[in-house]
Order: sequence, then C-alpha cells, then structure tokens
Amino acid sequence: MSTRSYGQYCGLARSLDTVGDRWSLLIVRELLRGPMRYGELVASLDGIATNLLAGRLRSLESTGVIERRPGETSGVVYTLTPWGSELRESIEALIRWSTPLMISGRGGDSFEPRWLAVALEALLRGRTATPPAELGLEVDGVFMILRIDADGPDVIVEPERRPETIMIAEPEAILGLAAGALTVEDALSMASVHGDRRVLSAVLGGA
Amino acid sequence: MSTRSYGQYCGLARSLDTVGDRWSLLIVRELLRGPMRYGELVASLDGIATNLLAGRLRSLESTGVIERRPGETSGVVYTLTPWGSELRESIEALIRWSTPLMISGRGGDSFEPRWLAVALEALLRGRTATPPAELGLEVDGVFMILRIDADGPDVIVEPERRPETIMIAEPEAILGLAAGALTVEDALSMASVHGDRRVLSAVLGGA
DNA sequence: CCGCATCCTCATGGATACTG
DNA sequence: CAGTATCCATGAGGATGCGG
Repeated sequence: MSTRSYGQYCGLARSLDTVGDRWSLLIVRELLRGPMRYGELVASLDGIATNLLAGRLRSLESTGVIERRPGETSGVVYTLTPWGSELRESIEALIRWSTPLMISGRGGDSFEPRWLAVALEALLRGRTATPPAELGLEVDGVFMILRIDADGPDVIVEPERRPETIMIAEPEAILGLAAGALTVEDALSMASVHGDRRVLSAVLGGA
Repeated sequence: MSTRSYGQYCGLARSLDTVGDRWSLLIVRELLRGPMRYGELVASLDGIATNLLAGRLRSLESTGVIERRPGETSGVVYTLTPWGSELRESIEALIRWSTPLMISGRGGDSFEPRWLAVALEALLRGRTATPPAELGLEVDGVFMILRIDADGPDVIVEPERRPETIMIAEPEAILGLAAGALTVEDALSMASVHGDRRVLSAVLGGA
C-alpha cells in the first residue's frame, strides 16, 4: 500500500517500513488504551483523511500489528496484537524524549486526556510505591486516577470513584511535574489541590 | 520545510513532528556511532535524494537534534546534540521490536556492519558481565569486537586488536542468537567459531 | 572533489463528497 | 457507521549542475 521500503537489513529501517508512515504510530497510541472503532479513531485523530485511516488500518493489519474483530454489539473494533502491544516501549521512549517539546506549552494544539494518561505512564515508568498511592486529576473537565503501586504507574480515565486527594490543573502543569521540569511549588501555583498535598508530592514529585 | 504538524498536544505527536519524517531517524541512527560528513551519509543511506538529505539535515539542526561543525581537516561534520543522543533509547526500542522482522532474513536488502553494532547493543542492553567477556565477530568481511562488562554491552567496529574467540557468520545468525530466537547450537551450525565456544555462549547466548 | 541547489516526474498525503 | 472514490496539493526519488 504505502511506503517504499528502505531496503536496509537493519532493525530500525524494518520497523519504520512497518510503522513509519505518517499516522501509523498515532493509531497504535490510540489502541494502547484499548480497542477502538473506526469512528472513534476518526474523531480522536482529528484531521486524518478517512481514506488514509482505512489504508493504514489495512496495512497495519496485514503486517500483524493490529487485528479487526467483530464488536461486542455490532460493527468492528480494532485491537493491537501482542506484538503490536510491544510498541508501547518505543512509544513511551519517544514520549520521554519529547519532554523539551512539551514543556514549551500547548499552543493551539488539540488535546485528549487519553494522551495524558499514556504520557504519565511513560514518564513515571519504573517508579513504584508501597503502600500504593493514588492521586485524582481533573484535566480539561475529565477526571482520572493516577495510581502508583508495586507494579508501577497506572492511569484510569473516568473512573467510578474518586480518591481523597485531587489536583485540578492544565496538562502542562501535570506533565511538567511528572517530567521533573517543575518543582512541586511551581506546579501548585498553576493548579488547585484538594486533600493532602503530600500525596501529590509522593505520586508526581521527584523521588 | 517538510512535515505538517499533527497539531496534537501529545509527546508522541510532537516527537514525530520533529523526527517522524522519512529518513530522519535513519540519519540519527548513523550519527549514533559518531560524527559523519555529508558524503558519508549519502553513501550509507543508499537511495536518499541529495536534496532530501540536505533538507533533513537543516530541519534536524533547526530543531536542535544535530549540529553542523567544521571538520577536523576540512568541510563540515554532522554530530548529535546531547538531546539528539537521547534518541538512542527510542531507536533501540524500535530495533528490539523489529526482531520478528529481522529473523525472517536479509532478503535483497543492503547491509552495513555499523547497523549490526547498533542492533547488538540494543538487544544486549541490560546484560552485564564480570569479569568482562569479549567476542570477536567477522561479518561481511568486517571485523568487530563485542564486549560485555559491568557497564553493559559495547561494540567496536574495525578495532586494532583481535580477541581470542572469533565467530565468522552472517548477520542473521548473530542477530538471531542475540535476540534469543536461535539456540547456540543452531547458530553454530550457521557459523564458524575459532577459540572457546563457551565465550560465545556467555556473550551472545541466553542468560 | 565535496556539499549542496535545481529541475522534473511520479507516488503519497489531504480534503471532501459519496455509498453499501 | 464504516468505509470508497475523486481530485488537488505536497513530498519523495533520480539526474544533473555548480560554486567553493
């Protein structure tokens, strides 16, 4: 379908032959948080042409990165294969690398809380806590829980319940804190916190 | 110059805005092993149009990924900035992900020993050895030393001296062994080894 | 020479309309 | 809702020219 192969017997080149075209990795990013329908992908990847999305989905399916499945109720849903899920490592590495690009601010770009969930897990990967610590986050009107326990970080978007400590902030403040580019004091000056601020430090602050 | 921005306030999208166009990450891969001249890049990235290479180099320089410097004797050399070097993590993750794409064999693709050096470091990252273990590799007529010590793996291409144990093989056999997709016996049947085979197991074989 | 810039052709991406 | 079909804009690939 799309890309010409680089024709190089090199792992990077072959990876890029597979997921290197425009939009492909963003599609995988969306599916990292669970199966999605075609329409949801169109909505989330604002601006993608529908023919391009259809082409990418077919290409990713043919290379074994994603699978088409009958939906629970109707239609089809797209999901990552086990090998496709292993792209999480690469995607998280690129997200960590992007820190200087992100702390410069949102500008006029669009924003989805789901992207923040992926980014927080990437930035906090390797961090563990016993006993588990939970922090509520309200961003762009969407509520989520960031939990760190012995298994590492995990973000739940739109959970049923709400933890005691809650931070209401712009994505910049939360990302800056998680990336270590902002002190807790700086972040607090850009946010509103209810509950115990020590929880905030414990979860999002430096080690 | 090139890419349209995705317009998303997401670390992955912003990373791809910066290094996501065709050839960009392959240029970074080349520079991971040291500064290179324009002509060397043209030769190594077989198939890249010269105007494209010039454009990518300008773009990568303007975003702070690489730097132009006066060469030791004459001309200019391109080198990674510290931030650019941090792409190693992402590139190595993509290389590890490519394992299924690589063990299928070389096909008609071109091959550079330098790419194997990067791949071996990616696949063996995290592995350490005390005392240090050294294995010589001869691939495509090029000699290299793979050394694993307390700091992790390191590959030297075209070294001065030669270690005692040397494996002469196709890249597929070496990669398959390093990736754990081949047993030592299988790899041996595809290769010729001089010296102590236990060194081969210790360096390239499973833990 | 080496380090690009120009020119031309064609494949790919982008926007929108349309259909099973 | 889940895509195709169509048409235009842009970027990639290849050959060649040119200045320091």
